[in-house]
Amino acid sequence: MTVAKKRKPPESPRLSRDDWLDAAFQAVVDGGFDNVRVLTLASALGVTRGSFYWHFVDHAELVAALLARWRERELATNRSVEGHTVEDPQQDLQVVLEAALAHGGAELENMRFELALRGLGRRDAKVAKMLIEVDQLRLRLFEGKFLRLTNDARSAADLAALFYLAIVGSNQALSRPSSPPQVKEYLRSIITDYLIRRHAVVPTDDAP
Amino acid sequence: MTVAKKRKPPESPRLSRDDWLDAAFQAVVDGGFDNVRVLTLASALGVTRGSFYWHFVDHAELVAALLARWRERELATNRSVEGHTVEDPQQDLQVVLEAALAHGGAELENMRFELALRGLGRRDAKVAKMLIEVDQLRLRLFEGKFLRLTNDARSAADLAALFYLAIVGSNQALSRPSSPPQVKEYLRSIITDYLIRRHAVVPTDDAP
DNA sequence: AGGTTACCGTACACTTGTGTATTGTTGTGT
DNA sequence: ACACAACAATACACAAGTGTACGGTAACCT
Repeated sequence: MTVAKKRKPPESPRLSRDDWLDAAFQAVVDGGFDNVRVLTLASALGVTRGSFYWHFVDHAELVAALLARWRERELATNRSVEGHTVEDPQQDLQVVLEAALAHGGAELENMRFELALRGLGRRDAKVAKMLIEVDQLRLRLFEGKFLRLTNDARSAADLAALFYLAIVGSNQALSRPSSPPQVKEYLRSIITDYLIRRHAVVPTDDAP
Repeated sequence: MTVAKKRKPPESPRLSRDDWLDAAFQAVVDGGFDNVRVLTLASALGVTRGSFYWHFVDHAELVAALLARWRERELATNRSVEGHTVEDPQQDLQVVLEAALAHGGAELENMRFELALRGLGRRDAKVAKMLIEVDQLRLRLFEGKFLRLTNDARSAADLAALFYLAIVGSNQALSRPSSPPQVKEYLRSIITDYLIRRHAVVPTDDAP
């Protein structure tokens, strides 16, 4: 069997720094950043706070590390999405829109984390700055995809902003928690109907 | 001079229940619902907590009253907007979109309050329900206005949802706090360009 | 085998928050 | 003028949270 030199089994007796970060992430997901408290995390992890202050000097350091981890992952997925481009521009756009509209499972947690993050960004300038950074990255991504469809820079920028903001909004409004994501399905249909069918004056050469 | 029978001067020596609600509103605006603390409000109002517990039995009652007041006002403005309809359908839509995109002054505070409210709604089912109630009211309003333009129910519903969600999203993403509202101006331009100019197959009879 | 190192528990000091009880103070009607 | 109600201060009890110091235990290296 594999030697498992360093920690990786999720139910290890001793905890790692990442275990605390995971717990903090979960706390943010279902209660916002004001819900990440050392005591709560400790009891959720089955240890006392003595452990925490060995891994982190501070409560602030925990939050900072959590933010940094989120940013890194976000930048990474952005780069990764920019990597594989589907040849069909229409399908290429669909892929990225679908990814942005994803809801269930881990994506739900990521969505809730991001919403909590935006809440924090309203109180913390550095967080706000970080959010703008990734928002603009994603917007550029959208723009690029739309540009392959319309071939008009102005239209692409407009449509990208419109749909990106609508997707962000759909995470916020009109969506009951833990119910079939009606609003997202709705947006999905708008995307296919309005965009692909009506607007696309795309120089496609493989349409049926 | 006016007799000022009952309290109204903002710098009255004694406080009213509404003064506490106003202070709580302000606390929510610049710190979220976790920021409304009796001690903080008291010192902001220049009194001690002894006053608070005369006006409210509880911290919970304060929050509940604040929510109720917001809901009432929201329903009222909705009714009021539905009241005056401009004859020109295009201008009629513009008016309500402009109102939704308003940003400066008191509208900024209302926006921030609503965002905090949505944060609370993620933890409190009753708040979530209330938010869906007013979201749907506003959506219907949008739908009605769009319907006067397109005369197509499906299109009107789609456009209303798309733009409403985009507006909600624009309160959240890509907007630095306390800077010229670039994103909103952007959305505004999209509205005029895309909607009014391109989509409108409106049966207008008074166009120049 | 024994000693470090890594991790965790425990106990204490401190801060900030709520809520209650009780005692002032001030305004207003008659 | 003075009584009573409306409002506010003070003092206390309590809970929950952070941070620190230190003592205990388990894993691993040699």
